[in-house]
Amino acid sequence: MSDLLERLRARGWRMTSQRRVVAEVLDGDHVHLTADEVHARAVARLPEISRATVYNALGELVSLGEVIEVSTDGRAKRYDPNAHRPHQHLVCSRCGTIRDVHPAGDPLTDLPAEQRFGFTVSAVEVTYRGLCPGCA
Amino acid sequence: MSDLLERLRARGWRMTSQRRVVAEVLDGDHVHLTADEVHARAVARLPEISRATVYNALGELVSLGEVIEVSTDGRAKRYDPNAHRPHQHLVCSRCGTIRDVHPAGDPLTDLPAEQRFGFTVSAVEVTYRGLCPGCA
DNA sequence: TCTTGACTTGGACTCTGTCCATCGTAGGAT
DNA sequence: ATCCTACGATGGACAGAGTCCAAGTCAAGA
Ligand SMILES: [Mn+2]
Ligand SMILES: [Mn+2]
Ligand SMILES: [Zn+2]
Ligand SMILES: [Zn+2]
Repeated sequence: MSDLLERLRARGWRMTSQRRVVAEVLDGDHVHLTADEVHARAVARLPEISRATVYNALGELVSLGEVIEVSTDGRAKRYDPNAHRPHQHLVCSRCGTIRDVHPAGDPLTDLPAEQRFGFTVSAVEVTYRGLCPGCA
Repeated sequence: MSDLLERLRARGWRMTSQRRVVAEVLDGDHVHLTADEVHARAVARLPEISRATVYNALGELVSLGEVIEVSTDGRAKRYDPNAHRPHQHLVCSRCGTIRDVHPAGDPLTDLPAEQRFGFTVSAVEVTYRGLCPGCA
């Protein structure tokens, strides 16, 4: 699913050079970059792009459902372009490496009705933590 | 499970008036307070306690395993004294209310071996999101 | 009571993110 | 191809959350 630019254009997203560069940086399925990392990579292609613009573009991509915000460490949020296939994250507690994982079954069904306290539950985020092969 | 002060003293935690107040604020099982909320409540009992001291004490309680850090919203971390019974969280997307929940089974077993990529997986955090009865 | 290492303090500092007035431009209209 | 203008970009100020540090204070063992 690498036609991010196409989809954005088709949805009437006004295409500026800045937005194009941000989308290109995120294109591909296995990155989980912070806003400042996105900015750094964007600057390599378009030196004048500002931090505010990167934040704006990321916020819009999230609103459009093309990118997911992930916060696994209580520090900077990470931006995940793998928004079209539901998945969870496996995080190394030492080096911070993040892997996409696909648990068996729907994690939502693990929460029995009597544990929902009248809530309308619509989403679930799961973060598995441990040590990666390199850090173990 | 309200003998937090006792356990801390038994473990040789040097007991200052500041630390006592922080522990007292957290004592009880159903709070999920931010550091600044803990500070505000602590100030009510000990007006001169500083923010830095609250952060220090909270960090130590976390290290001691007596309090859990929870970050459900990418903003301020919350401190949860319910550290002795594993549980997960159900969060209202509108008002931010947090409830402790106990899903069926061990969420760790949902992650098959072939999805662990050589990681030693030791913990899992699950956040269920939806609307609480008042916000629905 | 004395001593001392551990704890507390407030303010400066860092990191992450938001806001805003002003300037620039993408893309429809002509 | 050129013009218009509403929408987007910019950078710098600002805000929220948390960390760090040098100096002062105190809990608790001797
Ligand atoms: Mn991902
Ligand atoms: Mn809890
Ligand atoms: Zn690692
Ligand atoms: Zn609510």
